[in-house]
Amino acid sequence: METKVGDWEQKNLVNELTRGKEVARQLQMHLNNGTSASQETREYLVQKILVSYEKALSMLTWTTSSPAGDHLQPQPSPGVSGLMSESPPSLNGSPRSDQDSDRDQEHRDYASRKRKILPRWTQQVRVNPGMGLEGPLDDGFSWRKYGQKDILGAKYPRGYYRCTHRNVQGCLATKQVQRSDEDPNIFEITYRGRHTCTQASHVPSPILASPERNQDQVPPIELPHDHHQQNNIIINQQQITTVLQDPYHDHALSNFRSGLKVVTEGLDNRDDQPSFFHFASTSNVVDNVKSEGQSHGHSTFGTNSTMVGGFSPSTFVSPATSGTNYFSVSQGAGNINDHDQFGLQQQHFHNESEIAEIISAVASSATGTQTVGNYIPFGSHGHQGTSTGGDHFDSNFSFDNSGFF
DNA sequence: CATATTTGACCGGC
DNA sequence: GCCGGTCAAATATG
Repeated sequence: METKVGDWEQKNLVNELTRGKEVARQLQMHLNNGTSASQETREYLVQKILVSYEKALSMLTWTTSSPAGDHLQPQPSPGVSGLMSESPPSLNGSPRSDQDSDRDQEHRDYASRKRKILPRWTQQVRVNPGMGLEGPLDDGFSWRKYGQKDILGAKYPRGYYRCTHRNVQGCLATKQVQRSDEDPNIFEITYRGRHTCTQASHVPSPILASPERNQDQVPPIELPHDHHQQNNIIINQQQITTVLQDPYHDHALSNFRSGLKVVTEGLDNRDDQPSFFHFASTSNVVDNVKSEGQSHGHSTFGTNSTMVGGFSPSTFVSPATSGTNYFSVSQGAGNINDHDQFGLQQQHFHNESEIAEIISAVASSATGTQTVGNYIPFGSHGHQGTSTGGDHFDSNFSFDNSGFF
């Protein structure tokens, strides 16, 4: 079953990266030439690059094993062999062993187990103002929203999405989208699990695609300039439907160009904490956590990207080097889908192994601080929007969308 | 009519 | 008991 990491994975990885590299090169040419390519073309290229990165990342997080010749050896793999992933720290020394009793319920068990095992990585996506974010963003995969909940301490609700093909193909990939409280333009997207569905492997069609579906194309873009060698930037978009709408601040579009900075942060922790980014000079919030660094490689992807498990407090922001990178997204704007562009940054990966599952305590500590923001969930339909959880806490802001007034 | 969201309830871990 | 994550019924949308 799935446990083996095949070579093919590696092969695919290399393949994917190579492809991305090629495309990037093409794009570079076009950019240098100035106008040789139309925007659509550029967009398309970017899209391809992104797709390649995505896939590659997925493969990595999923398996790990040894990288081929490139440089990546980030994560250990989960159940496979080595694994040290990131999260195993034992929090305060607490023993992790826990007994798991058996959770009898099959699927519950399964579910929980799966949760522990699946690789996890987070990306931050920045949306540029002016775009219509409302739409579904896509990262090339189709997602179905299955829940929304407010997180303690965070102002915006977190949206839960799973692959549409889950039932059919058994694709376990899921993602969580959380909007940053401070910048409504930033969304933190945490992916878990890799897509096993077929669709994942396809590359979206070129620009012409029919408009009917919204899921296929990916409009956004961004370009990384890597200076060093690898920064990885990945762009994803997602459907943040609910999460997205936030009118309260609405910026009208201001410009397209955007300089994105990469934010770094550290983060980590278990499943639930929302911690994330801070701009470079700020450090803060993040919790304390222990610093254990386990194995983290630096080279992985970018500068900071990998921190796995043990986060060190200082990591977050990396000082000079990684701290801030600016990417310019130049995009003009119009694109294929007419949507928006995002800039995004990638940040961390997490891998979890069974062992690691415990990490938890930490989270709470930091807490609090960050989050706050406002957001209002809502759909357009009219129900109340609060968070799903229902537990309590509701926010009642009823606002409607700003769509039109 | 089929599919995608919404949203409260439920579950399991701490 | 709290909290985050998921399920599933109800609803909305195309």
